[in-house]
Amino acid sequence: MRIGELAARTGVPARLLRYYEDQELLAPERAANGYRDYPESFVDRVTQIRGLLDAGVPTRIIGQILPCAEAGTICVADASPELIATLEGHRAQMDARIACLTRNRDAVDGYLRGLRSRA
Amino acid sequence: MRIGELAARTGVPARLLRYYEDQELLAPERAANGYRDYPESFVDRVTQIRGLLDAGVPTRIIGQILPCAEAGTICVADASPELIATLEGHRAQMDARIACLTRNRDAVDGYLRGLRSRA
DNA sequence: TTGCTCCTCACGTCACGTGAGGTGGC
DNA sequence: TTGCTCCTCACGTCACGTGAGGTGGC
Repeated sequence: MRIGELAARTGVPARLLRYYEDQELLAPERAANGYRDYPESFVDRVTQIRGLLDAGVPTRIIGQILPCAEAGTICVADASPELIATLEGHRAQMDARIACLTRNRDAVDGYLRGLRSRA
Repeated sequence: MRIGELAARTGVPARLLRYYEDQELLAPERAANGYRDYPESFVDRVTQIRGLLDAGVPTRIIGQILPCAEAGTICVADASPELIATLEGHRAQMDARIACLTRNRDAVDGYLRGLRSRA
């Protein structure tokens, strides 16, 4: 599919799809006219990338995680202790973020209830 | 307290405390020597700011939310319908982010389990 | 004086947003 | 031709990180 369809199906702007390609997270084929051509599987891949970015994982690390995901969590070759430590750090950060987000969603909820009760 | 103590107690780098001041989210007093002087209450305030930023709320909106928080969710004066709509949008985004983060934490967990089982 | 903290520029970075100007295909 | 999508620069933005160079207080 072309970039517009992938953007529509993932909700990720075309500009970002090009950016992720720059960061070497995506490598679509090119049609004769130069248009990017994405396989079906990139819908999931882009969703994966977005999720990890939202989790605060930088593109550099995502590039190291994605090959594992592709292989279905069978990933041995380049599992340096540094990468493992980095991932454990990110997982801990994600736990903290989830807790923090939950608290703040409830807080924003509180503001909204306060605002509405006076409206 | 001075900036170093506030940084230590909140875990937020001094550089960011100055940045939040630039963005008009904090307005500490100044001592005679020019050093910033923060009241106790700023520990909670900074935690609040960090939480909202982590939630994806931009500083501009946080500046509009904080007065509500200070007043203890009694906030009427400047509750424009636009702000309410913006906050409702952010709350929805936070819900989505929490779900997304949870999925990805579990995914990273899966990678780590996969890596460790081969180590 | 030494060593610590604080100060103000000010430039770099990372994940974006937003045009400008041009091309390809129904 | 019109209208849509695609392309490549390329500059702007927002929340930061990271020094440079200097000052204040025990």
